[in-house]
Amino acid sequence: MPRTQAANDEVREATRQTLLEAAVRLFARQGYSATSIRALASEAGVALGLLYHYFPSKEAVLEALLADGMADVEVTFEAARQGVTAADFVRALLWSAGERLKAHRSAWQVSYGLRHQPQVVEGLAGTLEKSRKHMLSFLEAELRRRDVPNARIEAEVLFATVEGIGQQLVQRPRAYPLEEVIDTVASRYARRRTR
Amino acid sequence: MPRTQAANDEVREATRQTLLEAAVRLFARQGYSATSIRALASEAGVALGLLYHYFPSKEAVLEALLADGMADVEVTFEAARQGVTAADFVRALLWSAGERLKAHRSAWQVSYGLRHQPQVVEGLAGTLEKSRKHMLSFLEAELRRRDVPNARIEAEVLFATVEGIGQQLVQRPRAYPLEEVIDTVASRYARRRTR
Amino acid sequence: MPRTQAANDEVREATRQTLLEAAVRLFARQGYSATSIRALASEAGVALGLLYHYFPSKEAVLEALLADGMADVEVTFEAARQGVTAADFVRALLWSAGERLKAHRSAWQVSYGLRHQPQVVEGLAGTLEKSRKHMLSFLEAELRRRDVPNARIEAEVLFATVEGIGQQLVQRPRAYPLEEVIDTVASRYARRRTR
Amino acid sequence: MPRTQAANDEVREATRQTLLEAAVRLFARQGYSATSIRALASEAGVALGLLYHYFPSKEAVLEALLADGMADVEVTFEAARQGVTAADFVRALLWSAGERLKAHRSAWQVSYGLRHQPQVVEGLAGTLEKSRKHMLSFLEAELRRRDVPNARIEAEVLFATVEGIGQQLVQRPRAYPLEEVIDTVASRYARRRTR
DNA sequence: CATGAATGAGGCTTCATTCAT
DNA sequence: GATGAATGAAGCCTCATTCAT
Repeated sequence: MPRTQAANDEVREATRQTLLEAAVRLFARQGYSATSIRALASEAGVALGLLYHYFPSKEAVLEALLADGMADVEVTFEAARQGVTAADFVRALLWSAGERLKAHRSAWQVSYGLRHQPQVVEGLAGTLEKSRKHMLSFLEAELRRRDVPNARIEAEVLFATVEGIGQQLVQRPRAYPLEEVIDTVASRYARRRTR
Repeated sequence: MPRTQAANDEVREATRQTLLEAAVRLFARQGYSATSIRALASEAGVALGLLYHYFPSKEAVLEALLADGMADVEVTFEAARQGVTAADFVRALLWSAGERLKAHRSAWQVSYGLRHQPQVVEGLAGTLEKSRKHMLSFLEAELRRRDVPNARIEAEVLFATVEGIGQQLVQRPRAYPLEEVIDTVASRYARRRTR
Repeated sequence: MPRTQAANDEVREATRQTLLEAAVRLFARQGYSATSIRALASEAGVALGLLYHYFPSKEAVLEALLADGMADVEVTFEAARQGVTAADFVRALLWSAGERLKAHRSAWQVSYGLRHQPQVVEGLAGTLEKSRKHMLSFLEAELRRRDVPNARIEAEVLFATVEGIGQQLVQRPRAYPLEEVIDTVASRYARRRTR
Repeated sequence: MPRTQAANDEVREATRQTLLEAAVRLFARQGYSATSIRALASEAGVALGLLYHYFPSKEAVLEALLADGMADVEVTFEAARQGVTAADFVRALLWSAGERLKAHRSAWQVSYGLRHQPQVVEGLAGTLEKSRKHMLSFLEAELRRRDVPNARIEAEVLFATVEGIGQQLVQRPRAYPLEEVIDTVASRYARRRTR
C-alpha cells in the first residue's frame, strides 16, 4: 500500500521549508555565491542530492526566496494605503516596511545583497527593474492623491530614503533608531498648519 | 643598455592602471565572484601570470579598487563643508557625491555590490562599519554646526537618503532626475524664515 | 478478498512487459548509459521504486532485453536451414533476419549499440564472443553442407555481410533497398551452371 | 624573458598528443561514456585541469579523435582508386582499409562503438549520415566506372561487407583471416573469363 | 504490490595560483 | 618584467539504489 498522497505532501512541504530556511540563513551569512549546495544541504540536515528533488538548481532556491520577499512589499503597500494624510501614509509605509524587514531580516539581507549584482541570477535584472518601477509609480500615485506637489520627484526622494533606511535596518537591527527616523521623515510630509 | 629606473617605474604604473581599469569594468559588469583572474588578464591584454607581479591575489585587486573609492568620499566631504547653511551643505554634499559617482560609476557599482555581502572579502565588513560611522558622525557634526535640531536622527535620515540616491544614480545614470532630487532634498533643510 | 494468484501473475507479467517496452524505446533513442532509471519508470508510467520489484538493477533490464534478441537469431537460423541450395539458404537467412530486425528494430538498435562497447555490461563481452562463434560455425556448417568450397572463409564473408546489412537496415529501415540487396548477395552463391 | 613562442608550441603539441593517445586507449578499452575525465588525465599523467587547456570538453576530445579517423577513410579511397579492374579496386580497398584499421585500431574501435549510439555526442548523427552517403556514392561511382552492373546495389553490398569486415578486424585483429577474406570478396568482382 | 522521499558517490567543469623559462 | 603551461581543490549537478509507509 503506497504512502498516502496527503502524507507525502506533508513531508514534502516540511522538507521544502527546512531547505528554504537553511538557505536564507546561509545566503544571508555568507552570500549567495559563497554558499555551496553542499553547505546548504548540510545546514538543512539533509543529503546533498535531496535538494534537487525540491529545486532544480541552486538558482531556483534563490528565486523561491526572493518571491517570498515580493509578498512583503505588497503587504507594506496595503498598510501604507490606509494612511489618510501624506504624513500618515509615509509613517505607515515606513512602519510596515520596518516590521516586514525585522520579521524576514535574513531574506531582505539576501535581497539587498543581490540588488547590485543582478548578473549572478539569470533574469534578476529584469525583475528588479520591474519592481523598482512598480514601487515608484505606487509612491507617486499615492503622494499625488494626497496632494503632495511635485509628486514624481517626491516619490524618488521617498524611494531613496526608504531603500536607505531598509538597508541600514538590515545591517544593524538592534541599534537603528527606527522610531525616531520614522518620526523625522514623516514630519516632512506634514502640512505646515501655520501659513 | 638596461632600461632606466624611471622608465621601468613608468611602465609599471601604466600596467597597474591598465589592470585596475580592466578590473573595474569586469567587476561592475559581471560581479566580483563571477570574474575570473583569467578574464581579468585577458581584458587588460596582459598575460595571466603577469597579474601576480602587480597584485598578490584577486582580492588584492578588489582592495585597491575600493581604496580608490574612499578618496571620493573625502572629496565630497570637503566640498560639502563649504556650504554655509544647512541647505547649502546638503546641496553641496549631494552635488559632489553625484559628480564623483558619475565619474567613477563602475567603481561605485562594485562598491555597492559588495556592501551587503562583505563576507566575500576578508576584513571588508570592518572597513564598511568604520566607513559608516565616519560618515554618520561627519553628517551629524556638520548638521549640528548649522543649527539643525535633532542632528543625530537627521544625520541618519540624510545618510539613508544619500545612500539611496547614490544607488539609484549608479543604476540608471541617464534617467535619474538628479537635479530635481537635489533641489527637493535640500529644500527640506532650508530654514523656514518666519512664518 | 485478496487477489487470486493467477490475476496477480497476470498483472506482474503485464507490468514487466510495459517496463521492457519502455526500456527498448529509451535505450534505442538515447543509448543505455544516457537513460536513467527515473526516465525509464516515467516512460513506463510506473513509480520509480516499482522497477526494482521487477529487475534488480538497470543492468538487469538490459540483459532481459538482449536475451529476447537472442531468440530472433535462432528463429532466423531455423528459417535459413530450410533453404535447399546455398543461394536459397542465403536468401532465407537474409530474408528472415530482415524480418526479425524490422519487427524488433529498437531492440536490435540497442544490441548493435553495445556490440562495440561490451564493457558497459558485466559479462556482455563473453556472451557476444560466444554468440559470434555460434553464428560462424552455423554458417560454415550450412555452407559446407551445401557444397560451398572454402566454407570457413565464405562463412566469414557472409557473416560480415549479414552484420553490415543488419546495421544499415536498423539505421535506415525505410530507405534501405533490402530486396535488391538480398537478390544480389544470394546470386553470388548460385551455382554457375556450366558456362 | 618569456618562454619563446616556439618552445611553447612544442610543449603544447606534445601534451596534446599525449592526451589524445591516452584518450584513444581508454575510450577503446572502457567506452567513451564510462571513461571519466579524471581517468583520462591520470592515464596521460597530467593534472585533471590541464585537459581543459587543450580541449574545451570531454566531447571535444572525442571529436578530435574521430576527425583523425576521417583521414584514414580518404587514404583508403585514394588507394582503392588505383585499382584498374573492379576486383583490383575491391582488393585495394579492403587491403588499405585493413592497414589503416590495424594501424589505428583503438581509434576505430571507438568509432565503431559510437556508430550505433550517436546520441552521446552532439551532432555526431549528422556527421555519420554524411559520411555514409559519401562512402556509398564513392563506391557506386567507382564500381560503375569499372563497368559493374547494378552499381547502386553492388555498392550497398560492398559497403555492408566492408563495414562487417572492419568491425570483425577490430574485434579480433590477430585471429581474423583477412587475406583469405579479401581474396574471396575480390574474386566475386572478377570478370568470369569463360563466357 | 506500490510509492516517492532520501542517500551519497561520482561526473564534468572552473578557477586561483605557482613556476619553469 | 613577462609568459602561459600546469596544478588540484572545489563547485554544481545526476544518478542508481534503498527504505519507510
